Amino acid sequence: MPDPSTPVVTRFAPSPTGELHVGGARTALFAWAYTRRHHGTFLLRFEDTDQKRSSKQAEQNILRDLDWLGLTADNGDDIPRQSERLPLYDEAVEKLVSGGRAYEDDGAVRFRMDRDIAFEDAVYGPIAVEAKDLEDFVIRKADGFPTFHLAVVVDDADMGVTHVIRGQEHLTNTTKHAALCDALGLPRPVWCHTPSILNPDGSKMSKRDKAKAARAAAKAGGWPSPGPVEPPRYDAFIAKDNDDLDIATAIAEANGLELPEINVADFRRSGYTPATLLNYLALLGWNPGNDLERFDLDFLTTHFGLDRIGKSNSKFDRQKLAAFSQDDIARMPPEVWGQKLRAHFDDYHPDFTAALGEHFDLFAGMYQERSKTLDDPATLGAFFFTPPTDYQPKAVKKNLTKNDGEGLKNLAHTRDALANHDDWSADALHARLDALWQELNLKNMGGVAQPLRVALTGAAVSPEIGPTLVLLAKTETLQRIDACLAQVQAA
RNA sequence: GGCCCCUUCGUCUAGUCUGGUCUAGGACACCUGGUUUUCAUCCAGGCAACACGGGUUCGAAUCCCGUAGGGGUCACCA
Repeated sequence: MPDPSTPVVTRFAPSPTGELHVGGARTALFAWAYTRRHHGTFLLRFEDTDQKRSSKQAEQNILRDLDWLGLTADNGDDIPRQSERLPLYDEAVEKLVSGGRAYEDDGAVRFRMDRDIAFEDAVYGPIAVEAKDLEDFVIRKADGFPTFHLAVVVDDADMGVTHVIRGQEHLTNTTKHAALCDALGLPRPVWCHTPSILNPDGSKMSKRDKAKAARAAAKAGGWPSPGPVEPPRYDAFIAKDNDDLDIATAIAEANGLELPEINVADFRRSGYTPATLLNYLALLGWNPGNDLERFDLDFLTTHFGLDRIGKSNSKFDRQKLAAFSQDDIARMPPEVWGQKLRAHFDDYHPDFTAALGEHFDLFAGMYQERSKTLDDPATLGAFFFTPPTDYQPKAVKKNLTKNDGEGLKNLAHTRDALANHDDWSADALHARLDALWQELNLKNMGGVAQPLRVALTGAAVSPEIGPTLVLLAKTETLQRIDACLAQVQAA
């Protein structure tokens, strides 16, 4: 155990074999928050001892996502890679071999697990395993690379890491690490294992889930082979012989399916802000000890502690995340919402931004209070650029054809009123329609607004009618009303 | 299967260490009602949990033992 007076040093040590997963993000968050709370140092390290699966691209992506989250490491550009530190591990291996604690085996080197091991975990408490339940394990592979177990122990000691905060899947491995520390004469760090994040069905949240969801969609859709994928690979995918992401994506597109968000980048694309994601993630397994749920990184910086991390796994609830997100969006000053929405649209919906042109702020304003994510306006507002081709039967009946076509008559009146109306501003349009329903002796504004919504959107839902008309512009508005009148009357 | 770990509303959880104030609190979801030109928002209310069985005790969600269920790990992956 490190001296309590020594400064805290933590690290986040992903293996660069893929995108940053939300589970990894939470681990990084916990380590980051703990470090900031104790004015320590938060380090990043790449565990690339698996030569085949590691890539520089993955490193870049992880860096990009950590940066987006705002979990910046203190070692900047000086990020250790295990592949570049081989002599350090060789030295440790030699020491263990010459001390009789490790031995050669088929070109690899194995460590002897011949004693009882006990350690204290900051979350799970005391853990003890007897020697008879332990097996010797490889510390250096035949390719000369250390295994993860040796590398972590050597690196953590070399980097002065005092607290190892990582996923619970390493809890059992920790007996190996403790034994290695002892045999090497290295100080044991404080180990802190965090519970896992699960899918709603209780399975572990993983990249595989995308392939699973795509397979289910393909099955439901009658297994149509999506165009861009060559049949042999597609068949292999369906047979679960591969989980290739590009196939999953192609299937999702062909079936209009959203693949489940798993990686930080997925949530970013879905339109969650880092603040919302981090808040939700922090609460998954940690809480401040009272009813407070909404907080930011500054709060964690002053309140986060290892002692309040729970022991049981938790299921990832997207609805609660969405609720947090909607709430965060609702509370943003309008100009902040506008900026964030624009940045998101620039990245993911550039055509939409271009089409909105000068009306972007108006558009942003009308969707702030009805969006759960930065991406919602793109789907909710899609009707602005694609006129309805058919009209929802229920909406038509309720708002147009019922009572002898009362709605259709009102829609025709509305068309005339708008055609003769020149001030195409939201306020003026609202005032005109407000006057119209009274002229027509209707019960309320719905009498004119609802038929109009059906004509403009194909369904009975839209934001406020004034701004909606402004965005659509006069010509398009009248065209859609005429098209609706013609199509519904003909039917 | 061996070993390790976990178990409070459907979900995330407070409460467990320091038994009584817990007829178990909050949040998301869900349901009902209200406001609203639709949707969303907002407001009011409601449903809903101590996995099970033994013990200890005047008293147990809280302590002990067992059972069941779940997760992890047993790779020259991390």
